[in-house]
Amino acid sequence: MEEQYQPAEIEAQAQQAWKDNRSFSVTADPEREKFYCLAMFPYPSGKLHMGHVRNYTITDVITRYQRMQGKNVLHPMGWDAFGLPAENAAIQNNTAPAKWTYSNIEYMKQQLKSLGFGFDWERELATCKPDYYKWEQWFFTRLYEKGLVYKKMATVNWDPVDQSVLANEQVIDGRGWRSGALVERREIPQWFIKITAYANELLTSLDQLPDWPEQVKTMQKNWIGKSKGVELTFDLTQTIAGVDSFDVYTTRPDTLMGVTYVSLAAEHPISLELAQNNTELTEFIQECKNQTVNEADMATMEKRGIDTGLKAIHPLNGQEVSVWIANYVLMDYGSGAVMAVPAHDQRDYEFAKKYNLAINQVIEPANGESINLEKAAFTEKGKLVNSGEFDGLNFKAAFQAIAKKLIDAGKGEVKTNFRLRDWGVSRQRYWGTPIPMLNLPDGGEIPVPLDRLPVLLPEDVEMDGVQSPIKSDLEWRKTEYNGQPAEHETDTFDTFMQSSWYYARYTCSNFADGMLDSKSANYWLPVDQYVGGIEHAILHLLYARFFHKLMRDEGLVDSDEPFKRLLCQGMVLADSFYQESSDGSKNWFNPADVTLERDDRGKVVSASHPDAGELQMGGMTKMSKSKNNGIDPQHAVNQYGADTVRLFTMFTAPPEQTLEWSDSGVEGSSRFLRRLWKTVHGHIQAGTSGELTVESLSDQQKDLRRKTHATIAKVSDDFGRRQTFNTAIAAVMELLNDINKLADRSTPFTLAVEREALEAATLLLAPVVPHISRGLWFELGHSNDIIDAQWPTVDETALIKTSIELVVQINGKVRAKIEVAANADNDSIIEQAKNHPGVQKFLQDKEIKMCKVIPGKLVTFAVK
RNA sequence: GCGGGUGUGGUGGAAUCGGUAGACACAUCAGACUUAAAAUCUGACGAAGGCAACUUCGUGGCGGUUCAAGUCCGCCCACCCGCACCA
Repeated sequence: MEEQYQPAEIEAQAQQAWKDNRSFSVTADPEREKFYCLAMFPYPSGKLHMGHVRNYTITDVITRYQRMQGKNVLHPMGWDAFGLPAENAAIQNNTAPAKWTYSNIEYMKQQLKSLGFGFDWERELATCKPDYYKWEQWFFTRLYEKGLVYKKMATVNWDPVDQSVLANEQVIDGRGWRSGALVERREIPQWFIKITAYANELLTSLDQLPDWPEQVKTMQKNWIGKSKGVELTFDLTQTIAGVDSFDVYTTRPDTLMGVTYVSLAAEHPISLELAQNNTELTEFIQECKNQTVNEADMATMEKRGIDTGLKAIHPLNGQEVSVWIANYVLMDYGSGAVMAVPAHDQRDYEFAKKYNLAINQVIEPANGESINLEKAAFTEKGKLVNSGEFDGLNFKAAFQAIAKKLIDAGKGEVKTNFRLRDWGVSRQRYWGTPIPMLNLPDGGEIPVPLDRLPVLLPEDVEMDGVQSPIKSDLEWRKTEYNGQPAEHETDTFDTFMQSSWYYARYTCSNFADGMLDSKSANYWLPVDQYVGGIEHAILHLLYARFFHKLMRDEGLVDSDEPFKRLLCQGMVLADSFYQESSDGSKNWFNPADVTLERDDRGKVVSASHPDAGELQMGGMTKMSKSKNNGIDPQHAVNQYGADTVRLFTMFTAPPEQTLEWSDSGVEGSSRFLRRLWKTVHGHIQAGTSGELTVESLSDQQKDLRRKTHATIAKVSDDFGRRQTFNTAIAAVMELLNDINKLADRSTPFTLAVEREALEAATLLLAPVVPHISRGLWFELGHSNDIIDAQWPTVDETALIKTSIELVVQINGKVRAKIEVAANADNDSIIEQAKNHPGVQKFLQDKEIKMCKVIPGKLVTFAVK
């Protein structure tokens, strides 16, 4: 055995062996228990970043752990290859998006291999390949035939200079990122998928997911936003746009008697009609229509409105209320009109204060407390007042009574509403899946039949930065249908479409006869463990759940949900450093080039750069180009080896929290692996181990055996149930510390105890640091690769203790520690505690009010 | 604004079901080895007081429940993530 740990050599050997043996290629085998472990696939942006390394290390650890449990484990990898960055890079580098994407894939694939991840590369897929998107196109045509997709006008960001549609990300402070022109809103026809038809199931089946983080389920619930309310009708005192009434939806019908005005959305038909002969209204509506489409900005912007002069009749008390148009009313939610109760809704309250509208209290706190409507609205539920016949009712009774009265009068109905909107999937961009529809000269459209799929996206194109090449190429769209001329749709799909079903395609990546090979799909699905960033908690995960249900209803899969267990990993952060220029702009320096100064306590006090001198510290922030604090994983792998990088990312923080990169932390991980290597080397040098006979162990040897088996138990639980890899690794570190402290190498018999401990440590670490573990496993005399070794089992008898330590608490404070026999009864334990001098001191002249033994933990006294 | 989360030594973090706060590391300091440095090994390491034994305080802030609170409850503060065309 080499005396020194040589990561480069060991890692190259291991990776070559896994490749040669196709170690991670798997096939469906109904005889064996399967485990499908999946990481969110990467966008091929150019090179791996630390977030990828963290993500795939987590799935690789789980994959290897489950494999050592004897399961048939699928761990695939592929590329989310369509998207905006390829177009931007293509313009910048004067290349085609396809070429740029494929070369990124090649490079990143090599990087993934150098980290030793056990992927089944034979199932690799890229979403930009026709054999993938063909089936996405087919599936869309199926949804069309089932009535689950439709076309409607929808708003986009329009850059009037570049004459192109912009993504929200490309709008900066209301201007196009390239042209700098003020962005306009524009209505264009777009395709939608009816996710709202599945809203209720998407909500209720969250209950089938006990192994999803509670926070993600809560976020999805709130996003779907089911509410029970009343839709009611306000009659107008005049007819306008051919109508003499409009509907509003409210979840608080109990406040109905407090309505003092109503508001319409700018796009409401009544608003549009009024605008035709009122310039003031037209201008206001135009302003509203040009404001942001982004919900966060919408919520924080100044609330404004304009009185239309129209009057509506309150459906219960018959009074006239004024009709306003307000910039915060959404046409897409409910009916595009809201009733306003300033006394009991904060937004209405602020609006009413601003425009001097009446604020009428109709709810008072149920507990009789007084409220101050001069300061803020009272938005909690309570008891009705000033509401005539409904006075004194609570929320529930008032809801029922008022709803009944409206229903009886033919003025309303109880209705369930969802916040969730249908999914707009049209994008006016090139690098995406062409939408498989044919536009007919008469204005209608029909889906492209299966035998003409895929609708191919041309890859050899030039990007001019403005128009999509398939939009500017008038020839591309030309086709025919039944001998009549027709045109291909030139919009492409939202890239979320591809990421909504890739997990299922991995089960049969090369299947040519359909979207999915149901036999494979139903063997492997659902995914047993899915891992990815928390930023996907809502959109991607909701769309994928939706797609799974669509595929189920198409008969392609049996299950209801795609991902059984979910882990959302945290971001990777690094220190950031900058110098401020005279114009106030910041010049950022990469942490790899920065030297730190510390004070006596080790606290960092200053930072400097060899050329630039003293730097300002920008703190720990997300690794990003803008702050130049990205750490190149490849550099770290080259310097320390893949195992060290993997160990560091798993040890330094629990997977769900942010991970702070630290060079000295990486050094520490490397040091641990060297110590492990050295210990095994020393053990082997000491000679051949004998047979382990439990009966003749010394106390010290028993302690080491107990530690070995306690560690096996702890690590198994941390990997399998808790998924706290950091504490698992800490436990093995403790074991190695104990080995170095307690092991006795004097006889073959005592060597056997050390060997058991070292083999356990090697096996327990194998999922995290597979290369060094493989090397050590062979050195310890095994002939099979450790990837197929069996996970160690706990010898319960090794855990038994004859005496245990208990803590003695008095009034909650620790006052002593006592050693008691493991089988001692409570009375004798209390007696022993009372006799302890450190305890007596605190019991003297005191009355014992309570005394209790918490088995295995402590004895507690309450005294006065 | 709305929804979700996080906050513990100089630092990353541990404490799994209300029961010993600070495991395991990093940094720092001291010692050993060395001509020297690196590497390695050993030890100290929350704060205050004390020669010491030990005592008091201490988990973002304020209050509460309990024999006992980092953990439960209420209010508040700071930071992070998402908000439907970034992926």
